Amino acid sequence: MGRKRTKSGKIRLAEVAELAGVSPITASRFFRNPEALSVAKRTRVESAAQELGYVPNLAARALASQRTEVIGVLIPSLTNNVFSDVLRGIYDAFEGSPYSIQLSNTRYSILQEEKLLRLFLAQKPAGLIVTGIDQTTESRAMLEAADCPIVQIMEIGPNPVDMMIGFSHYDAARAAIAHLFAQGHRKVGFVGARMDPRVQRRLDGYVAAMKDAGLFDQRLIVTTATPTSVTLGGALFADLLARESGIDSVFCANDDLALGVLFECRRREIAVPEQIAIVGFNDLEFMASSVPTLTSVRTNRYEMGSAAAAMLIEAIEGKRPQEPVLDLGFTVIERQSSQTQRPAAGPRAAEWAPVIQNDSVTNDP
Amino acid sequence: MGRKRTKSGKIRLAEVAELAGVSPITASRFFRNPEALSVAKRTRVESAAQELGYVPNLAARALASQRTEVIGVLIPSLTNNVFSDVLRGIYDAFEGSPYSIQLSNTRYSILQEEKLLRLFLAQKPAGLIVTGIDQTTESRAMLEAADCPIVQIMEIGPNPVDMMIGFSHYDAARAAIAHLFAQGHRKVGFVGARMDPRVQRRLDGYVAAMKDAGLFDQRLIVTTATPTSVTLGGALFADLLARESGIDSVFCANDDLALGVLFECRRREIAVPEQIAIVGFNDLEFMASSVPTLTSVRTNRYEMGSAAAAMLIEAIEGKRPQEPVLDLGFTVIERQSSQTQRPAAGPRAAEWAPVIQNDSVTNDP
DNA sequence: AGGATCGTTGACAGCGCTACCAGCAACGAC
DNA sequence: GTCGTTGCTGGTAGCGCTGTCAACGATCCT
Repeated sequence: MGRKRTKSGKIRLAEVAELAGVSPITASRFFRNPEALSVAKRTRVESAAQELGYVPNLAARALASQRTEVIGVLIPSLTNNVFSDVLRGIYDAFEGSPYSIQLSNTRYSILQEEKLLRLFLAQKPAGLIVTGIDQTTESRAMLEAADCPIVQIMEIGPNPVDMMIGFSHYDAARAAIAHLFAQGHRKVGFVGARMDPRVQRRLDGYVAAMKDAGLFDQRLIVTTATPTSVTLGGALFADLLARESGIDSVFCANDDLALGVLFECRRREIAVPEQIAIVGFNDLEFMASSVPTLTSVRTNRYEMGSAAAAMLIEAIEGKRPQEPVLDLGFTVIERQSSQTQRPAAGPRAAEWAPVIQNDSVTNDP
Repeated sequence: MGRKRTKSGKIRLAEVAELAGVSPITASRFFRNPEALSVAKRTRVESAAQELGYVPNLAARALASQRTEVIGVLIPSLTNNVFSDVLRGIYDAFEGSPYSIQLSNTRYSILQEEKLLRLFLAQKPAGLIVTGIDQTTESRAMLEAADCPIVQIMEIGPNPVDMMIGFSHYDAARAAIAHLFAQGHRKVGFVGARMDPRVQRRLDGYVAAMKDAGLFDQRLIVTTATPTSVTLGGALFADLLARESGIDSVFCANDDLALGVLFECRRREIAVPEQIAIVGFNDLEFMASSVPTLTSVRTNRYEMGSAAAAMLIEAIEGKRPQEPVLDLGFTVIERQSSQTQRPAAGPRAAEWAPVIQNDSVTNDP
């Protein structure tokens, strides 16, 4: 009769064990904790598995062990460049690990997030990555009751559910405005779209900075719930100009908007930065190569994803980090669009030096 | 004793069945094929499940039924805007369905793709979406032996494994060049990065068009294996200018490169389109709002994803499409950057009309 | 020498669900 | 009246793997 096989002809653990001359449970251990086997059996099982081309049945494993190797990831948007960078960090960090990622899109809705969370938690994930700190109370309760590690990403705040990694959007916005003040600007406009919680906190930072300087004016703020785009940046800036005159600079809640503002300036023949200074947010790649180059607040998106994944893996394996909250910070990258004393050739050349960057395979842009 | 429960306190199907006063198997059927139950039992099971907050255990289901509701998706990059649009289409189309998406990144490596494919197929997915038509022979064999529907996306070609949805990159490039010819351009440069199979086919289309017109010159082509970026577009264009003079137009293999070329022109004070015409590829959002607006080849990326998902669902449910190959086509969107007779106010206004677009939630940008 | 400890191995009993087949009532065709 | 036929329901027997516990020889300690 030879080896029994399942209908589909699939190789089971039992076949591997038989070929290796060990019990199924020993073969099973080989895949979970090879060190527990004697070297002799280890090699026997290994070569048997190799020979038969054995691939474990994850469903059976999950059922028997009462846990999965699924990491749930909840993000609000698949389009936003910001999230694709974070995702890349997450996927890269999990590569080679046994964990598989289950990605879901909340579409910026905390109700949708709650629904997805319920779905995820029912499958007992090994870990969870959620975006932001603004969950519904119901979601919050579920997260706190969950018996798996959880990382909140994108921003930091009080009362982490478990672990948290991000930076202060409020402080980042304040730093951007401080830079504009340092360059002598006073009438700073704010252009924002989508207005999700993080953009809202950037706005809060802007408002606080302006109020502290005694320069706050509601009419300098233009926002919309519409999803962001370059085109929208131009349109919102046009609204701002129509409403208020004498603006000397604009802080944009993201880089797409900043690029749109730049184009709108060009269209109206407004000199940047001489007449209007522009500062964006996130420091996407194109900011360094536009004309003029655009100042932005650099955020560590890829690192946020990979660090979140790394923390999660550590925590799953029982090695919780000392410090559950990790602030990745930000950097104001000062470029031509906001520099009143426009630098000569030097800086321009420096900014142009790394023309061919991002060439690493692991970083996969 | 009341209802027995599993250690973790989870509600099992047996509990639901007990509360509903039916056998477990009847309760099971309710979730898979409600029509098979009498109306009375159906409502009883439904309210029992509701009351207990029952959520099925997917691992047990997969193990017992020997199939999963997992859709494997293999894409070469998480960063590229092109794929994020496709992914959005896929995720949106699967939303509300029982299927869950398992996404993996091949990093433009067909060997990596083969490895991932092996992994996926071992878990008997319900369906598979793979990128492109250039698989290893081993991958090809696995795909053909797979007993689930498969959709190849991003391009079309001969011999689909199963279903196929995309467009001809070769034809699209030829159309772009034809447009430049029609505008009176002759010395058309080509700028390409990453040079994956689809970019290669765009190059092939360019080469064929140039040869047909008797204008082909190897020195007009600049490519690199480096991943694409705006900065890189400028750098490659600079290379092209340094090597060859008299170029009157540039066809860029994607929009990022085109934007980089535009900035480089601005930096060098080259008038666009008067001195150099620019055509990009994909028609990303910013192409319509740059100054000047940039001509591009529009591709239906979101539709590609959603149509692939729709085809897959149909096929899984036994309704295979008549025509397994779907050509989504492309459109050359002519804008200022390639129009020799620059239009007056009219067209510009038209291009500016939909400043606030993409506002739908389902389209989630 | 006797007992304790360690490293290694195996038997058993499910995990929660569904495929398969059998059963049963109600109905109609012959 | 017998034989399907249809519609619905339930029993049995696993799916492939792992948690738990026990057993074993080898080594170590007192």
